[in-house]
Amino acid sequence: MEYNFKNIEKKWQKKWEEKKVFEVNENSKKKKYYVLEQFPYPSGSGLHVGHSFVYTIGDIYSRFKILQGFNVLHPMGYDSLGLPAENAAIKEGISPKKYTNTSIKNFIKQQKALGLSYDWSRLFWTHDSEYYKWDQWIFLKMFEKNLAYKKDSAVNWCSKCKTVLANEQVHNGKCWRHEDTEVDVKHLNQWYLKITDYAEELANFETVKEWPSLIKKLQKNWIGKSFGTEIIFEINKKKWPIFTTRPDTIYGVTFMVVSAQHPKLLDLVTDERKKEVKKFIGKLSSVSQEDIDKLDKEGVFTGSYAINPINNEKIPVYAGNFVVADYGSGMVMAVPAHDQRDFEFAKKYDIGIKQVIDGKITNSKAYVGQGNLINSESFNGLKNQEAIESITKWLEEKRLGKKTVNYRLRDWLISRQRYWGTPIPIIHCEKCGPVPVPEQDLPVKLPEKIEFGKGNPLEKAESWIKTKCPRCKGEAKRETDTMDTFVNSSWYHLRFVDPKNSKKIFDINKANYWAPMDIYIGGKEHACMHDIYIRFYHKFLRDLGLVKTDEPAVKLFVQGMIHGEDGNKMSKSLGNVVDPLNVIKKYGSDALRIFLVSVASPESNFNWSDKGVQGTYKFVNKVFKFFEKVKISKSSPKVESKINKAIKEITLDIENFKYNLAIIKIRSVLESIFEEKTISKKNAESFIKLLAPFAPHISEELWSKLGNKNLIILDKWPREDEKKINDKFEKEDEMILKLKSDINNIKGILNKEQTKVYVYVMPKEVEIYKNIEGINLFAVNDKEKYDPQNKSKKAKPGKPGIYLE
RNA sequence: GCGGGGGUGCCGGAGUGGUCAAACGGGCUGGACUUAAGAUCCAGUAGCUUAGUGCUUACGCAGGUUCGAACCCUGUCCCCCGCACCA
Repeated sequence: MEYNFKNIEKKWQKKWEEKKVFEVNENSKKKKYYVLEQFPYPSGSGLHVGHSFVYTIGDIYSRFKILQGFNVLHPMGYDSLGLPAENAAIKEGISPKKYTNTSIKNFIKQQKALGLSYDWSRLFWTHDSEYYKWDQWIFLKMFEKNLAYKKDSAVNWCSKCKTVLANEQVHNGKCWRHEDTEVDVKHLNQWYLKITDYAEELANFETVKEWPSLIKKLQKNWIGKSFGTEIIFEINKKKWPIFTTRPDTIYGVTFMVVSAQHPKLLDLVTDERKKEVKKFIGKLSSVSQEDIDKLDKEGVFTGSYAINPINNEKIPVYAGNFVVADYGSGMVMAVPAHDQRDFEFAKKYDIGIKQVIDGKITNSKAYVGQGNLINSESFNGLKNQEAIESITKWLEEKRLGKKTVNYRLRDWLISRQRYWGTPIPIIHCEKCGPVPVPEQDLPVKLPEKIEFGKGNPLEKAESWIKTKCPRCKGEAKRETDTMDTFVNSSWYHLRFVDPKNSKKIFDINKANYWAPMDIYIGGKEHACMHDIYIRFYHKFLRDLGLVKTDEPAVKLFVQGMIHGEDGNKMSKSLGNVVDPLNVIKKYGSDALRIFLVSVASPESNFNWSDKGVQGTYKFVNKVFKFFEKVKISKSSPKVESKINKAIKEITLDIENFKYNLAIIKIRSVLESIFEEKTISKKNAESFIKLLAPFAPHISEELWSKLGNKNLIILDKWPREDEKKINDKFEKEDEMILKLKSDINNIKGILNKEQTKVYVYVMPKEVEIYKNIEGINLFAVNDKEKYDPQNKSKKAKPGKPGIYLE
């Protein structure tokens, strides 16, 4: 019979669905296991093969764990709020909701074609108000705890997205969605989440030991914890704390620089300097972000002076373009002798340079190395490393400073001036200020009737905006900003444990049963965005008492990228995008799945190859063919050994995500058992099971053909029988291969048609070689043997003598 | 500048101290089958050498440790990626 993958795949997908084999609950005696792939953003162009790759990786693991006897939660949902949907909808002239729903339907169809083991009963999408209601609920909890707040600041604005962006969404001064669009700086009043309150905990990677070191390093870098000293300088009788990692150079401070974007900058500017400073600020705001990055260090004197607490020296305060407004206190103490940036600034504006560490300062370079202190009064002679300690101690005693820690991480700007996002549940009342929407009034639903045009459509939805203040019942207006799409995905892993709950965000007991995810699979690009946000939210929900674990996921698996056949990133413009549905149509989902994980290890990048899929297709066919012809009765000891060894090794390979190696071993087993006439039922079943996580459809088919009434996925993962593994068989195989290759070799050398092959072996080895076709086999001690050139003398154990004629 | 990853055959990619001229896949060459193509099967695919052998050269480059290195150490070149004026 032909291997008809189309019928086979449909048939078993239907069976799985009918029997609800992937639907799970908490009332199981089995141990729980939670597998999740990062849910997709449903776009109109549908799934591409990169998606298929991620889901296949997760699915193989999930099925493997099911077979191993775990109670496996493997859900799927859609991250459906966000800008691309809104933009695409506008372009097509339909509502974002309609656009999104269509996309989701399409995604589901494609995912089902892949045969993924999802518990579809838990499906949800984030644009469902029953979902984003809980985004709003979390926001209110954060608001209550002062973790959600609104502030004025310089923010990144993308002119294409027509909204502000979080720090994490600016890559190289460009928008993360628009590589060609520089972000502009605007001063706006925006909502933030105080993720920095969790910076300390997020910078601790002990709790995510099993995450890839790459991700941990990227996050560490991003969070940027640095130890230093906060020193209080006095300016115009007001105290200004300054963060520095080099308090040892405090005697070398010759000026201060406050960020040109600092909200309190103008407070520092004297009347006579106002004009100059404003001119400077104006100049900065008229150039693009990229140009600012390229600019020299520039600044302008504010007219104010600071008092250096260590020696009461009067120091001029400048406003500068190179100081970051929201790092530390937005002002630095400048030590031109020992910091290159300060050095350049001082040279440019002709400010004094005072050396306080012994070392060589040149005409163009500050001395930033180690050394002993000079020009530092009672601290002279100290090694600068020691001076960091002692000067900090001195300041602490005088209450002029303290040891402190600073983070590069900024608070998360979540305001977006767009429609297709979760409305921020705040009502602005002239009398009461910003008032949270009462919990019972949630969700604040997105209005359906809106007009797209210029700016945020919500701002023009007047009947939606107009409301009553929950506090004073007076006239009030709704907040029109929506939340960043990353908010929705920051806690979805917990909603999956109880997705239909309309009373609570989720049931605590269910969360504590399933959380944390045992394995979370996704892309590297989220290292400093989603992968940090989800940790932050999880910790916040923990602090609300809703979940006990500190981290969302025990293990994070980062998959590689699939590039086009030409080696380029898949993109429409290059025309190298591969649609998984087309592949499935041609070769079936089993062949696709195997191909995706067999080219390289799942964490590395690889190129799509049509030939490659053809190759795996042939392999699947061969499996089918083998079971068509083999008789189920007994296995030879060799087959027993091969199968049992494969079970042992493949179990480990899958456990460690070495899918590619597992496939190689399965192939090699098939190769070595292919010529067998019979095989035991047990061995046959084990082989099929080893294949089952990778090629679930054909496995079910072959399993049922063996007469099994249950589903293979509901059966048990095989266990090796160590006693049956015998390396003797491997060696014998090698001996036979070697003999064959020797014969070929000799044939090649003789370069003539040799038709008769005589082989002389040790009497004990006759058994091993007796089944080789096309040879005349003799034991060396056989007196009747034909051996005109006395080649039997060359025979040694494991190495027969050969004569050709 | 700081941080990370990597350089293996025609290609993708295994391999982290001996069993490596290097798994597996792809490509290519030759052969079998076929009217032919495809599929399938067999053989070959660093060089020289040889009745099944032996030798040489090979894992970016140059050294070192070791009885022994693709694998450990040092230096060096190249590629990719992340952060980038964070005080």
